[in-house]
Amino acid sequence: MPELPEVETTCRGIAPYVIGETITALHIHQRQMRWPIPKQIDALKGATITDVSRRGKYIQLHTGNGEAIIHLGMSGSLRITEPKEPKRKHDHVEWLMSNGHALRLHDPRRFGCVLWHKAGTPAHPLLEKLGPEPLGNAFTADYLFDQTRKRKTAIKVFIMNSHIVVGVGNIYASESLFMAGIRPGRASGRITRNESERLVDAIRTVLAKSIKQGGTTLRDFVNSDGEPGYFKQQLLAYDRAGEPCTQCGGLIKQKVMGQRSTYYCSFCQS
DNA sequence: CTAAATACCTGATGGC
DNA sequence: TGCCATCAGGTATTTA
Repeated sequence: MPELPEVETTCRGIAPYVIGETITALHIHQRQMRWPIPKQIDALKGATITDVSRRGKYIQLHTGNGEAIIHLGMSGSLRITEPKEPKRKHDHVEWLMSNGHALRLHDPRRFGCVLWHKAGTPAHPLLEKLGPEPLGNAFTADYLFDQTRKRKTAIKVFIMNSHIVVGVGNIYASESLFMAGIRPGRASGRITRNESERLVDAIRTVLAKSIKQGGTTLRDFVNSDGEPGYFKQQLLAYDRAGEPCTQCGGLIKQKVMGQRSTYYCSFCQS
């Protein structure tokens, strides 16, 4: 579900309601997520949230003791609600804030996680080896070109590897490659320097545009207000199998790569 | 080391 | 209506 634009939208949405607030209560209804929610998460009780940040698709709630690390997996969402609002099925965690609002984690598939990183300890292993932020200065054509050398993996699978670059999921991988005119099945090592530049530009452009639209809602993504994102209307390749290509009018093809549906135009992408 | 398969989990959908 | 197979926005871990 949530890729970088959806996670960014969520962060921006919850920030005004939680920064500067003290956590008055923490309710865990379901501990079993991707990994069990650790006991140390209780360090949040009584702590004040000083900042909300994002690293890749991980959301961090910072306090003086350390930070909670939240991942939304495939089906997760974080919403600001009123504490009295009835708990829905799959509302696994609830944080009560000193301003009277509640933050709730809803995640039917439970591929997400809530972890704790204590202040002053070495970087969390999950975040330690992540690649650069796609919208940051370190993600350049030179970097991508260099990383792809001698790699045989399909370029689509490659850019979805968070150790290479974070935040590019299944939707935006197809969209970026369409925009860059590169076939998703191309061996990474065969991508030229010029194509590398087009791909970096495309990834940055598509992610930035989607953030402006509040992300993509395919079926169940909602932002912190419970509202969908509107980027779906601007998808050029993803989920458009059999529909005409916006560039050439040919039909968009669908193919499974790395166990994930992949969409492309065989005329416009080479 | 790389590359591909596997695992985690629920819900929606479509065929019979 | 019910049952079964398939698919879904992620990614760490296991296997080859």
